[in-house]
Amino acid sequence: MSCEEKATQKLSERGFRITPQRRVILHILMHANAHLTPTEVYEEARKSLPSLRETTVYRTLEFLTQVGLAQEAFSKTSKSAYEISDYAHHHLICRKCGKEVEIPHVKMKPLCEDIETETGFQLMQNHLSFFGLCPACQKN
Amino acid sequence: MSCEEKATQKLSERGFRITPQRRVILHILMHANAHLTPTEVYEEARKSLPSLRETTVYRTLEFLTQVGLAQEAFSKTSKSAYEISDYAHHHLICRKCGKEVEIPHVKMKPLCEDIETETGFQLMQNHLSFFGLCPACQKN
DNA sequence: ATCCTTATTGCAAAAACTTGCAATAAGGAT
DNA sequence: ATCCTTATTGCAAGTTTTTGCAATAAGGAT
Ligand SMILES: [Mn+2]
Ligand SMILES: [Mn+2]
Ligand SMILES: [Zn+2]
Ligand SMILES: [Zn+2]
Repeated sequence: MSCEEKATQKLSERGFRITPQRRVILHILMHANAHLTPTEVYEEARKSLPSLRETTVYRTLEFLTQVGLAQEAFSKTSKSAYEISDYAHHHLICRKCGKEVEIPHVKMKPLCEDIETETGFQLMQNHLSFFGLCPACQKN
Repeated sequence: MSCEEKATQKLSERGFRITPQRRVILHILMHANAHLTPTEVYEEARKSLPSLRETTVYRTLEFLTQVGLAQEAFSKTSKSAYEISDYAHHHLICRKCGKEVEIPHVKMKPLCEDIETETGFQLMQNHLSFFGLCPACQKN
C-alpha cells in the first residue's frame, strides 16, 4: 500500500479519477520537505513518468488545491509553490534575506472566527505569507 | 500639480529617479478603483506613453512595491495585480463566486503585534487574501 | 471481457513574466 | 549650457503559465 493511497481514496470517494499522473504528483508532494514549484514537481515526476507534461502538472496542482489535498504558497520570489495540505500553518518571511518562520494556525484562530461571524463567510484553510524584516536584517 | 506629485517627491527624496514611465504608472494606479494586472496597466499606460514596454511595467510595479508605494494582491485567479498602497486592508474572497469583502487592517492588528513580539520580526504592511465561501455559496 | 461515457491528458499555440545586456536619459557637478 | 555617472529603460531571447481542442484512458455498466 503506497503512501498516497489514503489521498487517492478521498479522490475516488468524491468521484474523481485516479491516474498515474495524480499518483506520482501526490507521492512527490508527500515526500517533499519544502514547498515545490511546478517546475520542480515536473522534473521530479517525469523521472518515473516520462510521458507527463508540464500542462498536466499545472492542472493537477491546481486541482489538488481545489479539492484540499494541496495548498499554494507565495514565497519571497512571489512565484507560487505547492505542498501537501496536512496541518494548518502560515509563513513569515524576511523580505531581505528570505528567512522563514512558521506560524501555527492556532495563533490566527481568533481572527478567523471574528471574520467568520462578522462577514458570514466560511473560511477555508488558508495558507498565508506575512512579510517583514527578521531581527538580523533590522540591524543593517 | 499633477496628482502623483507627492509620490514622486518621496521617490526623489530617497534618491530614486523620476521618469515618465514611473509618472504614468503611478498616475494610473492612483486613479484605478480596482486591482490592476500588469497587462491592464500596460494597455492603459501606453495610451499616453506609446514607447513604454511591458518589461518596464513589470519592473516598475515591482519597484513601486519595494518602496511601499504600491502593493501586490493575489486574487481569485491567482494572477498578480497591483494597487496604490494607501490605507492598510486585506481581502476575503469567495472561492466559488469570486465575491470580495474588504477586511480593515485594524482587525488584524492584535495578531500582528503578537507575531512581532514572539518572532522579533518587524512586519511590513501586508496585503493578504483570505479565501472561503460567501453566505450565498454556502447554501448551494 | 467488452463497451460507453466523459474526466483527464497531451498537443500546439498563445499569453504572461523574466533576464542579460546595450542604449538612453535623470539629475548632480562643473 | 555641457558633461558625467549610473539608474533606468528598451530590446531580444528565454522561461513559465495558460488555453482550446482532439486523443486517451478511468471506471462504471453490460
Ligand atoms: Mn507552508
Ligand atoms: Mn487591496
Ligand atoms: Zn532577514
Ligand atoms: Zn460566493
